[in-house]
Amino acid sequence: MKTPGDSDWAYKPESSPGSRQIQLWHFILELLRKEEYHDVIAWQGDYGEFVIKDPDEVARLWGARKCKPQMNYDKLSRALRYYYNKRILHKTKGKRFTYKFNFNKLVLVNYPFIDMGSTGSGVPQSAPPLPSAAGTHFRFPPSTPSDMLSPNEDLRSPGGVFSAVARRMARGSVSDCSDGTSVNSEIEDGNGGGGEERGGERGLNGGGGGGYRSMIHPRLSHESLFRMYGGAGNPNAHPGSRGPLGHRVHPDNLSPFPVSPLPGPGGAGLLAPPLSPALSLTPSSHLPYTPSPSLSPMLGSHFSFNPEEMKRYLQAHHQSVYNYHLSPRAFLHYPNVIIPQPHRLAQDKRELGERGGAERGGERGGGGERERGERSGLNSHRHPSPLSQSHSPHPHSAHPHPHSAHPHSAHSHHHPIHHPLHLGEEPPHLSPFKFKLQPPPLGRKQRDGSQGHHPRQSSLSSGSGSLSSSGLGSSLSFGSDLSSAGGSGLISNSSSTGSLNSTGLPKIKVEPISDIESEEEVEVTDISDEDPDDRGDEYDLFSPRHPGLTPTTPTGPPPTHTPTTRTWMRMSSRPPRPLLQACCPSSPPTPTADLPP
DNA sequence: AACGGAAAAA
DNA sequence: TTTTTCCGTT
Repeated sequence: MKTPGDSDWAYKPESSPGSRQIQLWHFILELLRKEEYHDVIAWQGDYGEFVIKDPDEVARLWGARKCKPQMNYDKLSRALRYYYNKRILHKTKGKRFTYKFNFNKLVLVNYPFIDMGSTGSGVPQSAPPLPSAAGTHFRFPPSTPSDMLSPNEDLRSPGGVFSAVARRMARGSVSDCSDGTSVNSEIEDGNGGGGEERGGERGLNGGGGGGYRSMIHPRLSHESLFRMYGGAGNPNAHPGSRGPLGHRVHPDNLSPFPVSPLPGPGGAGLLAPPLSPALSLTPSSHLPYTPSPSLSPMLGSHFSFNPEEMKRYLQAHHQSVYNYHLSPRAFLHYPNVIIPQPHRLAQDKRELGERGGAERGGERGGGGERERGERSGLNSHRHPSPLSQSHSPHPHSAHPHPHSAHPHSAHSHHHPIHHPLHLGEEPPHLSPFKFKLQPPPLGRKQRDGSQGHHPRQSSLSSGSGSLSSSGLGSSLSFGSDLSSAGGSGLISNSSSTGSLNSTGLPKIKVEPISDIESEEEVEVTDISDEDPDDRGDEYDLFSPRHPGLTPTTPTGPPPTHTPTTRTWMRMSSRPPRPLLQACCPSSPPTPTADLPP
């Protein structure tokens, strides 16, 4: 029995089974936020919609991160498909390699603020949802007309819902597959280009102010927030300076979403009070109070969180804030969350140019090698580090390049190079509490009993678990709403970390509200029958309905597509690509370079 | 290309 | 639990 307070599973510390390391969707988000990977994967289309421009590459990266060299898009996509039921993502039908995050439910548990920072480079509208705080609650801006369709937009939550996405992923999320050597995943930092090493670039923000939009989670206390944001930590984080060491010390960086909408009109003006602290997120730990004005108000005013919990949490995390495993379904509704300010930028620019398909010429045919050249050009053209830029007062000031703007992009290859940075250590902190809820989608007809059995031969046996704890993660969670009727839905959590059984989870499961389904294209794949709980949540928080805001969404996201066709998939196993093999097997050979030729 | 069952792996 | 792997189907 679990009383309603214990969301057992909601808690899973890292040790728990469920909390393994990084989750795919998190990883995707991470890639999306980095410009370096924009050639590979980028936001496009409606909010939350992204297209995998280079499936093969994405798979490779993912495989690298998980130490699964055999990863390919087919497999990766299978994993993505599992998210459908969890509602973390949907497939955008009709567009190849295009999926859409359901930020609707995505909530950031730990850090509910959303910020996006990355350069503003072009962020398509699809980028991340920005919080618009028009009123009290913050929601994501309407995305597309279709979203607006949602019938039930109101969240049922009485108080209001707040859903935000948290940001920040560890940049260095790289874990280490191997033991000590870090293999860097490819994603490490993003910088890309400009520098060669991205060692410490974390510079998050320095300045402040950039335009992040942030939200605060109701549960967070000021302190916690400050800590998070505050950063005290990196004094040196200069944008440009990449320290040779240090690397990854900090964590968070920006939101998962790469986009930064804000650059708009007044630059930071919109969010005038965006929290500066947010920018600096260094987890350094204690930061004195330096709450930015903006924050303070909010914090103080509305949330009631238990300090103790927070403390525990903080302790656990220490500074690191990341926890990668978020739970897919957790979410909380936050009754009164106020946003610091303003309204979002109404329409950012919706240029989305999308690169159409011409981008990469298709070189990857599969068989050959894929060398990813560097895309340094992209970044290099300017920003020293993405991170930092965001914080800067006007990061992107001049560069509007949406996506396609890159000159070289057209040229061809620009694969990101992954630089060596090893992230070194990852603080293994676990999080004492995570709010994770994830009701199993099951229920479906599944298992009938007889039928399927595929005795497949087991082929490999990898064996070794290299999981160790990685620890980072942010905790975002997608949730279905659990507001139980009262809206109180938070997750209480207690502490049973080890046990989570799903058997009972009535706690959070929520409801049957009416579900609408959702989005235009999204059909629900399953939820029809049995899972009451699932279905209800399809709403997009970010969706629409914003009176004040204009949804200028033109609806159509243009041409997002362009998938170059690639053929390989399926079991083809990967052709000759030794790329990252260094991972798991304890062979940490080239630490630096990511891909050993 | 995408879907999803199933079993296995981690 | 989530992800990986394999594979038949659409």
